[in-house]
Amino acid sequence: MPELPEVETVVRALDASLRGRILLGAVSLGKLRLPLDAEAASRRLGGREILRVRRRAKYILIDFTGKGALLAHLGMTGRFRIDSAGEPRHKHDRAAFPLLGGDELRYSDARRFGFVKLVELPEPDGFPAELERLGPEPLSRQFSGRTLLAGAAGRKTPVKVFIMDQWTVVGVGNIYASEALHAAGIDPARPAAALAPDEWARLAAEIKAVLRRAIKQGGSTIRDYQTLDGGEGGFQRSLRVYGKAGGICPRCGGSVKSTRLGGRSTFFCPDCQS
DNA sequence: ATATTCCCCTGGAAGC
DNA sequence: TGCTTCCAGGGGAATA
Repeated sequence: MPELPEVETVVRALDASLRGRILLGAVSLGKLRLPLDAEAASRRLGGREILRVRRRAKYILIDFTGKGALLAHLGMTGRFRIDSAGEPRHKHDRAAFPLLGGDELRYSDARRFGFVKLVELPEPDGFPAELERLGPEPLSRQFSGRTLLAGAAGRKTPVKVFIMDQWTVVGVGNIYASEALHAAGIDPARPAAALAPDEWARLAAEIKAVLRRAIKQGGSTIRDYQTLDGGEGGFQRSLRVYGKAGGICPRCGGSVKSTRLGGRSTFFCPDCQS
């Protein structure tokens, strides 16, 4: 379940491996959430050099010379690998991109919630139209307690649902929302509009802190997430409440509970989150 | 307008 | 052993 730290980890590895390489074409190997027009992608990007790989929210952008780019989202089970072209394809490989020199960039996705598609950028460093309406990056200066406070006015949706909304702030998924709210000592079910300014400041700071720590550990592997080389992240060992219903709260010794908010399982400690 | 529910899809775990 | 049921959840669409 890739959230921002997992996507960031994948992006850094992809950038290191792909920068400077020449894409030869694109092959679609199965249906995804959005279709890959392999013929158009091959025409548009074949023979072009990969300039860099970058991230916006949980999206991955592979930039080429010119304004054509590949936009990808890992959904729940998406993975990139770089295999030698002769290696047999994996059962869940959904797209393949042969590279000059014999390797092949492969996108694999058991549950097909993700996608890779061809997009056009308005300018070489810009973002495609479908990413225009996203909220601020949580690790940027544009994101702070004040951002959250302003957006929460009049919102009675639970604070956890609110911070997972990509309009509020991007990249915070189910795992890190629970973790950040626990670290900030805030009950995830409270209506967003009910939080005080100092609580928003604390929450914004904890969102940044938990995401930064998770990036340092290469993300969290709960069940599906893999790094580019097939390895696991390390932050799952540092999780304090996510997936720990019935366990002991590391802050206050209380008992971690689980509930559902916005259709998602939510973990919190009723004794120190209020 | 916001809030809630449902759906996409598959594999793994749990229950019987 | 093998079958059924439940669950994971990003994101968008449909519904209230």
